[in-house]
Order: sequence, then C-alpha cells, then structure tokens
Amino acid sequence: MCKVRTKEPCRMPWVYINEIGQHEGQDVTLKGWLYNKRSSGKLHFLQVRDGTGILQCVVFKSDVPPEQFDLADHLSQESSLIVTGTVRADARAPLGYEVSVKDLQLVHTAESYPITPKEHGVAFLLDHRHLWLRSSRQHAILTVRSAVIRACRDYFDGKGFTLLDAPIFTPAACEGTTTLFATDYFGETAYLTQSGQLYAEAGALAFGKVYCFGPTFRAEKSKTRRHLTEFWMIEPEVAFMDLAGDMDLAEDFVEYVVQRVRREQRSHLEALERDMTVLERVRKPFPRVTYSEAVELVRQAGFLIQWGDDFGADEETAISKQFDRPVLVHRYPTECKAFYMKADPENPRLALCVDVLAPEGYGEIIGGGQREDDLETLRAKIRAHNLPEESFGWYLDLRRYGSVPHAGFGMGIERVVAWICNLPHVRETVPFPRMLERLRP
RNA sequence: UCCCCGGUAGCUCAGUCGGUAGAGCGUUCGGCUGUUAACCGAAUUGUCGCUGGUUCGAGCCCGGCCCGGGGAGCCA
Repeated sequence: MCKVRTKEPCRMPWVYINEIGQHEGQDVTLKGWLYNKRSSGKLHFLQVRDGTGILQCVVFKSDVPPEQFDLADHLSQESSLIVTGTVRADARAPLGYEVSVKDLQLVHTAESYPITPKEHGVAFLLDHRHLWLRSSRQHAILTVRSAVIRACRDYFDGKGFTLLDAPIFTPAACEGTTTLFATDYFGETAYLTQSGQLYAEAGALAFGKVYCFGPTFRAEKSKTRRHLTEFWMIEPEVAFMDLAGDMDLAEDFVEYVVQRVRREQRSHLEALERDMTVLERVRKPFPRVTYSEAVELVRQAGFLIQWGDDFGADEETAISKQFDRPVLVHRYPTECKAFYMKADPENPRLALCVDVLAPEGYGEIIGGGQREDDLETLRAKIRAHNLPEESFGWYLDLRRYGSVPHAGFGMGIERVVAWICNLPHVRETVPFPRMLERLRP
C-alpha cells in the first residue's frame, strides 16, 4: 500500500496496458493520458490510454486523499497523468481488467481538447491529424500499417533479397507520363522520385535479388479515395526472372503479407470491424486472366470498352468482383504501359506486364512486369515516348554490360493497408497524408 | 483540368415564404458509490467563408473569389 503523497509519485512497476493481464492482483503504475471520464458522485471512472490500449481506472473517494479525488473530478480530456493502483479482473470493465486507484499524479493539464468523443467531419479531423492519431481507430489502422511494412520487409529479407534503396532526388522522369514535383537542387532542377524501379534494376544486375522501399511522389491532381501525392512503395527486382516468375513472386508475396497481418493484427482488425473471412480466402493460387480476357469480363458486365483501352476504376472493380481473392491481369497492350516494359515475343502488341487487383473494389495494388533488356529496342522506345535519351544513359548501360532478362513490381503500401483494414479512403493509412489541397499538418 | 456537393456557436448540424439565428454535444458549476459516446439540473457560446449587387430589409436571391469534401481522368 502506497503512502499518500501529492508531490511525489508512488514507486511501483511501470507497466503498459496491453500487458495488464499479467499483473492481476499487483500494484502497478501506468503513465498515459485521459481518454474519457465518467463520474458517479463518490467514484470516478477514468479511461486512460498509454499508446498500447485503453484501461479503466476507478477512483473511489475512500481510497485517495480529498485533493486527489477532486483532481480526478476535474481532469480535462487528454491531460497526461501517472496512476498507481491495484489491477483487478472485473467483468464490468471494457477490457476485463481495471485498476483501483491509490495514487493519482497530474503531469500536465490539457487545454480544452478539440476532438471530443462525438462525431467530427473529415476536414476538421484532417486539420487536427496530429491529435487525431490519438484515437483508438487511428491507432488500430497505423498499427496495422506498421505490421504490413514489417511483413513486407521480412518476406524479402527471408528470401535472400538485399535492401537497396533508391534516391529521392532524381534528375528526370522515370516514366515520363506523370507529373513530377520539381525542386531547386543548387541551381539545377531535380525531381522527387515517382518510382525507385530504374535504380532497383541497377541493383538487380549487381546483387541478383533486391528491393527498395521508400516514399514516392506524384504531382497528379488526382482527387480520389485511392490517391495520395506522397505514398510508400515497395519494389522488388530480380535478375534472370521472367513474367511468369514475377507473377509467382507477387502472388506468394501478397499471400504472405495478408495472412501474417491477419494473424498478428486480429484484435485491431476486429476493432475496425473487418470481415476476416475475406482475408482468410487470400490464398494461392490467385486467378490469372489476360488483358484480353479481362476486356471480355468488363464487356459482359455492361461496360462499353474497346480492346486497347486501359481500365478505369469502375472497370477494375467489375473485374475483381468476378473473383473472391486478388486477381492477376497480365499482358496489357503496350501503349497502356511504360516504355521499359518488354514486348511479348509471341505478340509484340502486348507487354509482359501484370497488375494485381485487390478484391472489394480496392483496385490495383501491384503493377509490374518484365523489363526490356535489349539495348536497341529500349532506345527506340525511349525515342517513341519522346523522352530525353541523354537522361537514361546509365539505364541503357545496364543493357550494354551483361544484360539479362529481369522483372519486378511495385506495391503501394497505403492501398494494401486500406484494403486489409477495409477503409473507404487511403488517407487514414498514413500518419500525415499528403493530398491535393492538403499539405498540413 | 472537368463534373457534383458543401462552408451558420469549439464540434456535428437545423434554419420554412427574404423580416438580424437554434438544437445536440463540448466547456464551466452543482447532483449521483458501477459508469460504458453515462445520466439529471443550471449557465456559457456567433465576423452566418470573403466580396460586390438586388431589396425598406439577405444566413436565405444573383455575380465573382477563397477553402473543403466526393467523383472522373491518370496511376500504386
């Protein structure tokens, strides 16, 4: 039993809420913030969060000195505090456990907190993103994101890939078609990268199997639930791998990431009311259709589309609705795809590429394919796309010195997290989303 | 860039036919020994996005602008 003091906190083991069950019957200290409070005259219920969970702490009038009881009555939302008390199992508590408070120390009194337990609009919450992160829903989503990234890295690390990160500043467009963010680089114009792939190719021809993982930037004025101007992409690249191997890798990778996150993050996913049966079905083999077959599926769904058109969001959803797990769509027309895609030797109008479409309307989560490895063919494609050949000198070198077939893909982390969590918008899958018209906070 | 919707109290919103604004929540104070977005009572809260116009009179009607949200194209 602690002696009552108001200035100096009790010295008991500092524990986190997610391990509170191991301390039943013991006196412990929690350090956290007031999430919510309810009061019933002679007792106060403090919902305390510490970053690992939310725990109910009960303050009985008879257990603490009068000034501490009065403090508990007047604590403002998000005030930081140190609580010491006895851990008890109690069916009436939301977590199954609660703490009977013996000592309560205030660290800082929060000013009137803008985000109340009631409803708020999206714009208000995004303006207060730095505080919104404290809510249990955002905590769940961003913890899942952390687990997704860990699973991605473990997958490639465990298969002998070397992490080879690409630069953020680049001198020219990787793909030429999309808009880039320009910055002043000591008097020269540099662009923020929109893909690490070209550099990953250099890595693959050096190390065999590599992946890069980092932020990428697209200055497109896209205003949709699937777009950010800054997003994170993981891009494996493998020498001596063809399109078939690329598809096998993408399939195995997606299965691994989804199944591992499903197992590790069950409690957070259930808190987000995610239908777990959808995730359980994400098992190999995934269905594979050619672009031409996909066009037929889209036509049967009632869309007017011509062979050669790329799929829009509605068409992608129409394709993925035909299947109960991710679907691989391969061999798009070359004119839909970037210059570095290798043409199919059996039909030069087709590119050796693959997109992975997630179920439930989440669209393209992976884009990749086999790269053009012939020097003269690649030069011709660069000219045909009106790209400056001099900017790609080093890239062409990869086709001069021991060129080999190679392939890879890029997976957008935010889209995968949105899909796994079943969120309506990618903006909640990254701590501080960057979108058209939103740079702050 | 295009299409649609919105901007009223700290927050979420209502505001009829054009007559200078209202609810819930929050906050503050009081009550309650088991609350679960607690409840009960009282108090508190306004540059109606900005600007110009119509009108005796504009939150409301008209023009311009700003900001935000949703969607398209493009992409991961």
